Amino acid sequence: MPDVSIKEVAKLAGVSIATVSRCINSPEKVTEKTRLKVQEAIVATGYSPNTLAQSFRRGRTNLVMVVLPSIGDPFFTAVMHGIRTAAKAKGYSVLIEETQHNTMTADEVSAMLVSRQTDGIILLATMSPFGTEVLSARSRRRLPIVVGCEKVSSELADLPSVHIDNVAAARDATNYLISQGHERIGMIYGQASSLLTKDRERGYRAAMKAAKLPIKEGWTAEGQLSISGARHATRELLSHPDRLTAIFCANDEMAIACLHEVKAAGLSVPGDISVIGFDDIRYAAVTDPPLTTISQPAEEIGERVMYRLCRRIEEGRGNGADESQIVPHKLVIRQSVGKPPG
Amino acid sequence: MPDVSIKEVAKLAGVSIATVSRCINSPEKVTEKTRLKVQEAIVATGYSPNTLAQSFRRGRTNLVMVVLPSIGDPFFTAVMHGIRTAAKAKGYSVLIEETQHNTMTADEVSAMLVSRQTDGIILLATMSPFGTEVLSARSRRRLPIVVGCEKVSSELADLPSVHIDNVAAARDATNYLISQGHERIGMIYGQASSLLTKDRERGYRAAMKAAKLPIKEGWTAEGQLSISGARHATRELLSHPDRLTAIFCANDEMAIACLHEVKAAGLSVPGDISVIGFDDIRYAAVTDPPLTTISQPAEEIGERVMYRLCRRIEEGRGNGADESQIVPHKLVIRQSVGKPPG
DNA sequence: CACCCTATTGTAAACGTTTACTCTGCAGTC
DNA sequence: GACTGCAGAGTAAACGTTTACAATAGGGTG
Repeated sequence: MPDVSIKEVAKLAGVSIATVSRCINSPEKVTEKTRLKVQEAIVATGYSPNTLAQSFRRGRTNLVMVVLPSIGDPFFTAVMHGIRTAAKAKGYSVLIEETQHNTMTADEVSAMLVSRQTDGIILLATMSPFGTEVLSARSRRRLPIVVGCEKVSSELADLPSVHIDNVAAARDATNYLISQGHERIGMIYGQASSLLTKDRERGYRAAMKAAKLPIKEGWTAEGQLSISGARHATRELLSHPDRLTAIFCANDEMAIACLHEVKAAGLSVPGDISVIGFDDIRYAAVTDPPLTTISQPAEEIGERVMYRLCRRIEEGRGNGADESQIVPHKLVIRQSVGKPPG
Repeated sequence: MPDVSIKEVAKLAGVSIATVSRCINSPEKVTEKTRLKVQEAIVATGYSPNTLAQSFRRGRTNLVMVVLPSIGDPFFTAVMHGIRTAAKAKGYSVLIEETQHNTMTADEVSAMLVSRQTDGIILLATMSPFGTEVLSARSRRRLPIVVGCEKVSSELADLPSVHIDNVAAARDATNYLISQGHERIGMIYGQASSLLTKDRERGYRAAMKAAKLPIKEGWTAEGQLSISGARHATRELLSHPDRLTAIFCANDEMAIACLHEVKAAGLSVPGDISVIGFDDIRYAAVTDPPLTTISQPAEEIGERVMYRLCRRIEEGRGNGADESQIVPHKLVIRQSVGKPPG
């Protein structure tokens, strides 16, 4: 059976193709009688509209693109879940593009924007610097963009975003360690290039400063948001002569690796060293010891971001200033943080 | 600047739109001189072809859909990575559809097939039973489908697939436990509905039988491939009067949860109970103790599956018999398996 | 020089929708 | 009964590309 188009339906129902189209897209413009006749013809022929033709004609694909560092990170997976829920509700499909933690080249983003395969873009990791070509392409097309999980960088200041207050959250994490009596607290941050990392580091530094605690050379290390990166970073920190008593990891993935490496060095958690993470991914509850961490409402962030994008698409607003939404984070206390030794 | 179409380019270059199209798609049919002229006009206007129109005209979207249980599972993430690598090389984008471990209803698949115009589908988790509507839709459209990670179910017997020998791999895992002296070996399987689960259970049973070891009532439990499911299952197994000395988990995610639950019960791994997993996800190396498991070449599976799909798409072969490819698995020995106590 | 062949370019149709505009006919109003 | 208004249906154009076919030009051959 070859593909059946709107023509066959029209012929069978004895109406024009315009009427068939109207029956589907604006039934209120059509008599009940014709509507039924056409409906019958549709099922009889097994017709379903050619999405390609529709997209072409309407200039809409109902496809949005999500750009994120790595789909492998359970945190982003959770955000994606929220995005998908909202997308399904609004009739969109989502295309995922991974930057693999590399700063995305302007060319790549540009290429993505230009092939107007998508109606909008969600940026779950702003990669600075955005090339100017990208910005001009964006304004030219008025392509709706919404940022999630991260504050928007200065070049994209007019974009709406949804995220927690990363600075405050990192401060909370650090303060919790301080409240337990820790003074020599190290940090494993993500990627030097990422805003998110910078905010979390800023929160950590702010908390230390407020408590009048020093941060000495070598108390922080880059863990690249990955397991292997964090293992290296942990070994570095452990070899520091100052003997840190606590480590704040910028995400749980790194915290899990950190936990492992600390124990592999023959130290106990939290007996000798306390470890605190960030994100509250699902594995955090089953590490040994279970991980104390900052929880973000990942799914909620995803849903909100998607809904905002939809609004922008529907309003036809490519850009234009819009406020950012801050969602609440919370400290989840498990067992990887204790009093410092001695 | 409004969207620039092929017409503007043609006008600027002083040629017809057909020539512009040819310059782009089949440069060999065009004089070097015109080609340059047109090329110049293209950059001058900032033209880029309207993908929607192209898709419509060519009847091709360069979009493939991947259907998998959950993108959150690091194993599937790894497979996706391979798929993506191949897709990028071949110029395709991928759309991910999650079944969330629910058996997908025929209606849903059907809707997916019919509505979103994709050039092909990769099934990373066959959901039986496939409804007949789906099969007929498939044959009607000659939609290329390739199966990955799992043997194809009987209704889809004519589909190509790429996977490890799950039965043999599960047998290897079980045999390894047996070789360490274990006799009371339990298993946490995934979902009763999944073929993959059945194959792994079959391998386990085969190995036990070959070793003349019994599998008593209550030595196996369903863990639903999730952390929470596996925690429940583990508690069940631990409460069994037979006092199992080893547990084989059908995937690493469940093994991680199992590890946690065993230790939470005050038992040691592998001192009291040995645990073996399946998949070798990246967290497996940093659990406590590091997880002994079966490793699958996830990325390779992904790449192969995608390349086969491409071949099918390019050949215009919607279906037709094709052999399945078996890729090798291997046992990765870490520290979660030891001798049985006593 | 006429003719033919080929390489290159142009013309126009086609893909399947949506939609602005036109037309028809019917009901309501005076 | 003629006119107005309007709802419902039809006609045809348009979206941006690709491509079959026609046309043209230019060079080689007789």
